[in-house]
Amino acid sequence: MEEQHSRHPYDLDEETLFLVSQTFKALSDPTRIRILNLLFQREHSVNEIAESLDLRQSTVSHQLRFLKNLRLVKYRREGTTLYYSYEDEHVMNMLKQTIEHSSHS
Amino acid sequence: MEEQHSRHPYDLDEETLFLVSQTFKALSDPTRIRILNLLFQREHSVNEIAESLDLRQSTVSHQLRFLKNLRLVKYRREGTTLYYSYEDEHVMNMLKQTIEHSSHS
DNA sequence: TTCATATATGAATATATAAGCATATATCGA
DNA sequence: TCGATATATGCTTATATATTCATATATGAA
Repeated sequence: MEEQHSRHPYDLDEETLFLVSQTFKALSDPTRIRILNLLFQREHSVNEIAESLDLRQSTVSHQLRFLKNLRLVKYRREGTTLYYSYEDEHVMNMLKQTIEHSSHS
Repeated sequence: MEEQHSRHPYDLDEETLFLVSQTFKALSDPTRIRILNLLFQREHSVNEIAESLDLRQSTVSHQLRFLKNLRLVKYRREGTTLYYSYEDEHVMNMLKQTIEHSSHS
């Protein structure tokens, strides 16, 4: 049986809470931020990301999976190479705004 | 001596990266989201928050300290009671947008 | 089919962090 | 000063998570 939480009328339901927290969690890690920031410019392959940011291939791949699960990025295949690009405009706008908000403060 | 990272021209500097990640980290925890969501309405004392959200007083106090350090909340004192309210409009707008974006999807 | 390259994945580990308990501190009134 | 109430803090523990290594999988070319 599911545990019952009787929430305050102004409290959020569990599903919304989960979605919101996951979205912000995606943007809370420096490595993921750097990856998404790179994707502002243009699509990049996994290796390009790893080289540009000086990260291991497996690290990049793990983080891309995380972002893919949240539909924040997508990819297209060309031979053995996967080109990743961002998929969620709303989230990317938040990221851009917050970077600007933070960099000249 | 500080370690030198030579970053890609499109990469973010360390200070910005830290600020951005901290900001989103604040919004990545369900408890902190619920607290901030409550503060949309009006200021609340620590105990009011704890009761409304069915959380321990120490839990609320710990999280408020976190939010206070990032200047996302402020408080005013009235006797022994501290009334907390939000302080950062930009962050609260992001939160509100993302909640709306997530709740009817 | 075999090789080379690009990417993904599983397991292990180190670190970060949220929550809880117990207790300290602060303010006010008597 | 003492008691009551509100909040903060230190410590501990359980859990989550980022990274790494080693290896698996997938694609295309020879």
